[in-house]
Amino acid sequence: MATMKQIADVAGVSQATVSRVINEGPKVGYATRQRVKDIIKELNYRPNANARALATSRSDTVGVVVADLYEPFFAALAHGVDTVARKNGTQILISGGTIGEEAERKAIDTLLGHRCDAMVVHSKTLENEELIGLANMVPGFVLLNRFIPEIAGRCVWLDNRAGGRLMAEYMIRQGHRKFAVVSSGFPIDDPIHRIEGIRDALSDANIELPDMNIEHGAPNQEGGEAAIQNLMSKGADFTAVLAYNDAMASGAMTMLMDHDIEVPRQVSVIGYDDIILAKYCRPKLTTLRYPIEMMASKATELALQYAQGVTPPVNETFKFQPTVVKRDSVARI
Amino acid sequence: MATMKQIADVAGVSQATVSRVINEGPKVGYATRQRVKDIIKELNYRPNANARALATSRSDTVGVVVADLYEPFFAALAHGVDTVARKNGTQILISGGTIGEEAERKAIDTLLGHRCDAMVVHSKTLENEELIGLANMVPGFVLLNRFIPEIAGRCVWLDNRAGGRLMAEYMIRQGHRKFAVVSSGFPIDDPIHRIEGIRDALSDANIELPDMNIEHGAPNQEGGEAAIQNLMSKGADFTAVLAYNDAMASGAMTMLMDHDIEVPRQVSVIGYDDIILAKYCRPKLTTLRYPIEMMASKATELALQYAQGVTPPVNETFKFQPTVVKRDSVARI
DNA sequence: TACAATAGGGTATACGCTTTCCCTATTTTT
DNA sequence: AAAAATAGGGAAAGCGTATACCCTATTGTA
Repeated sequence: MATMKQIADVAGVSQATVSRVINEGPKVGYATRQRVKDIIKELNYRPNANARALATSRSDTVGVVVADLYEPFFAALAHGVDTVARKNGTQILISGGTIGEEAERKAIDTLLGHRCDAMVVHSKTLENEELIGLANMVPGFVLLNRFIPEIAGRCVWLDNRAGGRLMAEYMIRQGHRKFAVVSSGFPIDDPIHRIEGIRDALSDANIELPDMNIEHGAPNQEGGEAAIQNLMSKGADFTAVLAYNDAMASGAMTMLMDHDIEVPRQVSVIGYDDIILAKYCRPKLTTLRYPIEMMASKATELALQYAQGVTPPVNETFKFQPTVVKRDSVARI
Repeated sequence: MATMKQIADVAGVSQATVSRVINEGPKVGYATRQRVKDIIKELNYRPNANARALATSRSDTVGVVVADLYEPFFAALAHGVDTVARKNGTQILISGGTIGEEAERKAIDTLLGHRCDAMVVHSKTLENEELIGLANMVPGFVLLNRFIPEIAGRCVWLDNRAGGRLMAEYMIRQGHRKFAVVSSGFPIDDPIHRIEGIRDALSDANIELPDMNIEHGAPNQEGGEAAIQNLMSKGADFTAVLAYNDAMASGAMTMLMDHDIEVPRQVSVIGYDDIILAKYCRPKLTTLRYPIEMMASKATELALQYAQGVTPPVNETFKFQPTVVKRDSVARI
């Protein structure tokens, strides 16, 4: 591919002039500018982004750390970042892999190596301390779906405890009194917070939640199916299932219906996340909306601002609230 | 962030030595190597990928052009690329946006600017000519979901005509004789090829497909719903619906059921793509599997090989075949 | 013992760009 | 008409790496 020097030679100008043309800089006459532009077109020249990044120490890329693009949740996240990034004329660099300390560290390292101006990081397993260190090192570092008090201004997160409360309260309002919880067995905070919220609501309403009615499993459809199977084997008694996410909820519904239990007439099910499948499964899933795309966009805006040295009002906080999306998987009892 | 020079100064060695340590090069004694490594850890040094790319003219990134990460189809594509890229120690750089000539050109341009070693490009609207030019310019350029004879070795694609035939033949084998087609109105080749395949199968079986029974719409759930509505308004007579993709199929099923038409007892529906929702909707969708993730992985492997100057056997071709995935939305009649 | 070979490391240049400083006409101001 | 300002552009110094080439001890060989 052509270089700036070649363009300059052909145009009979200096490299500096070509650079000025490309960056819409001053000090170039109209005629020269046009000539250079023509030659650039003709030679199909594309400025080398790496060289430019080196010279300016800005890369015009925002890095994203996600666990797994295949999951709609992360795809929505990436999409939210992409939308804002594109609007600002920057590219996104995706790094990630499976959940896990070493994998997350490596993903972040890669983005550091690329000197991304901004970084939107979804990290569940790294220690607070390490993330604080990173935030202090990289101006444009923003955490998504996690709250660390010391770097509150860099955290865009969902109030999971409120979410847990919300889903339980909604079910209570529908007349339910016998609950089962289908939670995730992954060693991260989210399921814990959600269950805390559920317990808050239940104890406010003087409803008991037997330990036996809580099942942990993989946060996917199979996990949801297995959880229901376990509950039924144990002879658990419930009319409402609170699931950790939509995939588990869908699995739960499937397994209930396979046992000839009608959803929602006999047992109601509520999910969490409102990923795309919630609209597609039957019955359509009532769930909590996790506005991940909006949050990812917000995080990206924030990261880009920080990267430019702009500091948003200190006491602004970026906590988002889940909301109930009513569809067809919950019935009044 | 620290630079190589700083590491060298602290360690009391030359920059070259640090470089050798980092790249596991020769000519460094054991003791020195260890000392440098320690200092690198201590100072939290990360080699600047941009500088490295500039010096080596290899970027260790594979670029991906997709239309919209939010669609599960593209998410699966990105995932397929990511899997292979990660295995090769490279990052993926995602570029894209909406479908459209200018957007696609711009996305590719960006990747060119970053000097991605390999590029996996999903382009539907650019002209053959332009893509051929790009392929000749960039060794690691591979097209996904498109076939251009002149650069056959760079194309990984699905036989859409065979797919159309397949879905029609399957329905015919189930005893169906009255068909409706719910196709996409987007100005790309895929829907055309699929309909060609459908016509092939139908004419082989001496079945007529009235023009009136073909509807075009947006390739999403709403488009599918609208298409069915239109068909019913026109009083079209059919027992089998062949949809352009799963989202349209799902919309079609919803609308049929809203009209108290049982699926599949009264009308059977078949989709295309086998994206995740096919498993989640009710009844579970019978569809054609579009092995996009596998194809994306293949494309990435290919792109990386080409980028390294390896040329696969010339006469190898990368045409993939869709297959029928039987679930619950088609009934024998 | 004299010599070549090798291990271990330094020097310096190139990669493609941006940007600061400098220079020369030309135009504007006084 | 002389001085000052400005427009238009060039030269060169980095940015942080990789690497080809050079140099010096030490070891191995005849």
